[in-house]
Amino acid sequence: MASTAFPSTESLVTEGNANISAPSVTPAFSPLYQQIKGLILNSLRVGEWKPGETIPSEIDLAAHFKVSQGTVRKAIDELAADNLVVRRQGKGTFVSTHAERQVQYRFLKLMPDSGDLSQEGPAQRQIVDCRRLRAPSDVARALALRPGDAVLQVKRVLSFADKPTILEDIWLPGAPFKGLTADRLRGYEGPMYALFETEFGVRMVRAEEKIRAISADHLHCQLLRVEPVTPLLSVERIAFTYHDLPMELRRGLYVTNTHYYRNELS
Amino acid sequence: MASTAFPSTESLVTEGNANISAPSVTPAFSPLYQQIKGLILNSLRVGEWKPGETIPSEIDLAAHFKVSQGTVRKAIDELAADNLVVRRQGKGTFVSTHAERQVQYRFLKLMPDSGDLSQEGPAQRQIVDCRRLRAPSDVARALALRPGDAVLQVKRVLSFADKPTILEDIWLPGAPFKGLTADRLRGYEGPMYALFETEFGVRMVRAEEKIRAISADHLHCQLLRVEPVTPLLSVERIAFTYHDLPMELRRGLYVTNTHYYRNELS
DNA sequence: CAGTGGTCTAGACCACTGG
DNA sequence: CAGTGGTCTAGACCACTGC
Repeated sequence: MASTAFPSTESLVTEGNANISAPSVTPAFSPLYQQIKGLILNSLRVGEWKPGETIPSEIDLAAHFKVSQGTVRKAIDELAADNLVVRRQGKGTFVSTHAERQVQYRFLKLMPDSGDLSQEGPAQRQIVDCRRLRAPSDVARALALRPGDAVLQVKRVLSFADKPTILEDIWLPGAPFKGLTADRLRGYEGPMYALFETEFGVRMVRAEEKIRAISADHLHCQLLRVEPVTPLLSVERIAFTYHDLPMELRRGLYVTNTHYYRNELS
Repeated sequence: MASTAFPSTESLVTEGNANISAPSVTPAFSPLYQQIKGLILNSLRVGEWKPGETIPSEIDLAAHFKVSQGTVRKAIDELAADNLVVRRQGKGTFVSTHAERQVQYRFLKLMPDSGDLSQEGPAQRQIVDCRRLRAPSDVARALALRPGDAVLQVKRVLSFADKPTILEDIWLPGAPFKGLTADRLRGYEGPMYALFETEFGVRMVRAEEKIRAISADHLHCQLLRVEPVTPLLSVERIAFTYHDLPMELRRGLYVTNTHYYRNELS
């Protein structure tokens, strides 16, 4: 019995849009492969398969859902397009993770002018501050909390080749990140998002950034060791887990003398 | 005979990787649908079908290439994912264009703080300068020209609600844009990239942007009506046509008091 | 070698568009 | 209604991985 690690089938609407005298608006027709995708997504959210692990093979999933392999293939194709899952021919389909060398800095678009990939060696990290407090109203709004709810604030500086380059002010909801401390952060090798995955079961899946140019104030100058009124790139990120739940507000300030924010349009 | 508007079949390698005692490196196996994609891409580049027009139906293409519908479907799926083509159920598959209301500002990521889509009404455009000259070395490098080759330089200011917000310095290769003048630009309603398509047969397909924060100098202050040393977002874009040919270097300066550059990560 | 994802086919049927 | 893209199936075979 392949009863382990399989999502419950729930209700698959197999019949094509069985609208007997269509009742009202929005027939809400959803193709089979979308429903399958939804079910797999649920399993991912619930943590049925952990980041880095393989999910069942297409054939197994097809058998379990009682659909053809082509249909689950299309479902998985979309999950792969969303970067929720990674396909590897001959090996299987893996829950994607921030903990791999390849995609270390998946969400960091800052590049050195020299153009080298994956930065000039790993960044040096310095935790400036890490404290629990009550959410200011703007933070609460961004994280879909009530003002006054417990949040965690982390301030840190990232340096490349001993040059302070990024100053980050990170806000996390208190509940999911209970037990996160400065020491915990300092003791962990690798990307912060990887720690979130392994230690707190929180997967960052998607993010939105709002970018502006601002002038460095006194505090920024100290921490980033730049002259007063140096223009800085202000990058405000909201990162989401599954289900579009906001799980992080990150306000970053980038020094862009020797680095730039890279973006691709299509 | 469906001989019009069909790409020549050229050589389709149907046999699966017929490597008799593999000769050297890189078998260069390429699936059928990739080859089909390449052929359709050629037709697009050559202009066999113009932006906004439909391409032949999947069935017709399948018949012409002597493959199954599913195979051309997969080819077209990728073209659609690359935004080179747009599928519309029941109508057909269309060569994508910058001239449609929906995607007017496909490459402009600046959003008003108010969050409203498609900006607060259309932008007011003011051509500050438009001249032909010989390519400086940095421009030549970006456009894959030789230094001294003819280029066109356009300077313009975009305003939203009468507030100057974007200052752009646009460099175009002289040859493909022969006949482009300030008056031509001023007389055209709609996005500049739409004009490029209809008047010069140049389709911008993809772009890369490098973003930094800089301080406004005197000229910037005049044109954008901001105080000296106001921090500005510097956006250097290289836009490509088919075949990854660079066709535009655009240096933009954005005022980010009431607007922000929006990006999505996944 | 068995097991995985990847390609290709042929055919049936559905949903949407427009005349 | 005919024609388009969209879904789903079943089956064959290929390419890659690891034992």
